[in-house]
Amino acid sequence: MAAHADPRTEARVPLTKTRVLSAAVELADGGGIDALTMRNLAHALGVEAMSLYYHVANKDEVLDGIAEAILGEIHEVVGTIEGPPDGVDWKTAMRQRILSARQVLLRHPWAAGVIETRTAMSLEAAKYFDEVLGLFRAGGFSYDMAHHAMHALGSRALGFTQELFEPDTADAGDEQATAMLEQMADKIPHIVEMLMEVSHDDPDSTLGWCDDQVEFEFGLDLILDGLERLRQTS
Amino acid sequence: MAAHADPRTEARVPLTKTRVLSAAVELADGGGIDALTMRNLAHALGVEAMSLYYHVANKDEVLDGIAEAILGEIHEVVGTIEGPPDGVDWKTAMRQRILSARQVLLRHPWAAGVIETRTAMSLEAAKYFDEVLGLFRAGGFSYDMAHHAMHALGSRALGFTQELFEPDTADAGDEQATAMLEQMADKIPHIVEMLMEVSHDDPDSTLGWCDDQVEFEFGLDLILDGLERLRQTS
DNA sequence: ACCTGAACACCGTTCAAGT
DNA sequence: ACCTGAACACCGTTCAAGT
Repeated sequence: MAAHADPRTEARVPLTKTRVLSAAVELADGGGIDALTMRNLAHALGVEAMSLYYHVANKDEVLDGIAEAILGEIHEVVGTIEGPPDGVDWKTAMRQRILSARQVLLRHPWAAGVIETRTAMSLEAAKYFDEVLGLFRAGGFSYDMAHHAMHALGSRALGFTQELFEPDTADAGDEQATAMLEQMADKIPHIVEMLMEVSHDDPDSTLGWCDDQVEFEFGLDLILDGLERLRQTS
Repeated sequence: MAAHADPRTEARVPLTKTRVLSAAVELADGGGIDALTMRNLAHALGVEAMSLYYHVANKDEVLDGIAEAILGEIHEVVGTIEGPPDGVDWKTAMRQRILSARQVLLRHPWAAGVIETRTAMSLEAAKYFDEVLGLFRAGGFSYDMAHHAMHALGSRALGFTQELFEPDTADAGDEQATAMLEQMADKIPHIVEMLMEVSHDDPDSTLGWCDDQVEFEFGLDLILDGLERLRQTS
């Protein structure tokens, strides 16, 4: 048995689709999604690129696979953490679930982008959304209402949002940045004034001061509160 | 002057960055973003691929450029349609603005995806968001609150949402689809029941019955109503 | 100043061939 | 059954050269 676990022989276990996919996830975790090429993936597995095609139809199947893997991870984490959803407090259960999913996605920064590009819903995704739907139902939503609710949440249901632009990380005290801002004041007056206000209130702050987690929760709560209100009046 | 407009001579006008970018937009409109390769783009302009690099640093600059072009189009459309935002009814003004932006993006289906991938905020984007910010301010929001509001809207501010999965277009009457659904009932019970309910209420409906526009407006209104409530109590 | 041909270093993928 | 070498049709991009 010790021999069986010998790393030298272990390195020779034949490829399987699962092994290919785990290696793909590892590769993306390590070097971003651009590092995930068929040739890199093969190299990481100590094999020639063409060997992959024996276990996987094409790269799209790899992407489907790693998306599903992450959704599976979410599913697992959420299943562990969550208490019984038989209580009527759907909102805190939902909140906890979504924030847990978010933690998983933060560990795999590439995953949100990949999940977005998959058009077909995988089984893992279906299972996740089924549970979300169940949570809404347990909270007293009709299927119709719950359906709208899922759309309203959109990718927030999985814990991520479209961050449209990376805020500049320029220091608010930075004179050059401040000067540039003042120069733009005629074209984007409100943004400039907003940033000036921030740097005035808190001179040590950064010009791009957005806290992703805070903003995510703000938006999430806004939606969940809105849904709760609709539920009560329906 | 007629000679100046002659199409034969017109076809010989030298390249400019603007011409390159318009051709790029046209190419993406016609064949999707995958059709936009440097070689295709050059061919559409009747030129060799390498000539492009005289007017444009690299492909990223092309992508930046066409994203900005669409944002400019949005900016233009929104500027025309909108009445003076000096009224206190920020909500309907915002709603109208965002739905107008959405119309532009629906005409350029590839644009949302490209805009997402641009990390730096272009001037056109800044101008658009500045006006959104101005609308919030006119409605009585503090900069801090307006900032949260923009994050809460996310990509909805520009009129699009992450559609995570394309719903199946299977007919609800389709026996095969229904049978498959029943088979899945143990794994995704709520989704199955929801779909069954839909097909029962409306036998002619499609299994993937989501109306994107309706769902977009539902989510948008949920957020805008929530923001209005916060404004009143702050 | 503006455009090009040849070439490089990459992709994903096919196919016939090896063990 | 599993893996590979050579090759194909694509990418974006560089660089020296043409007009």
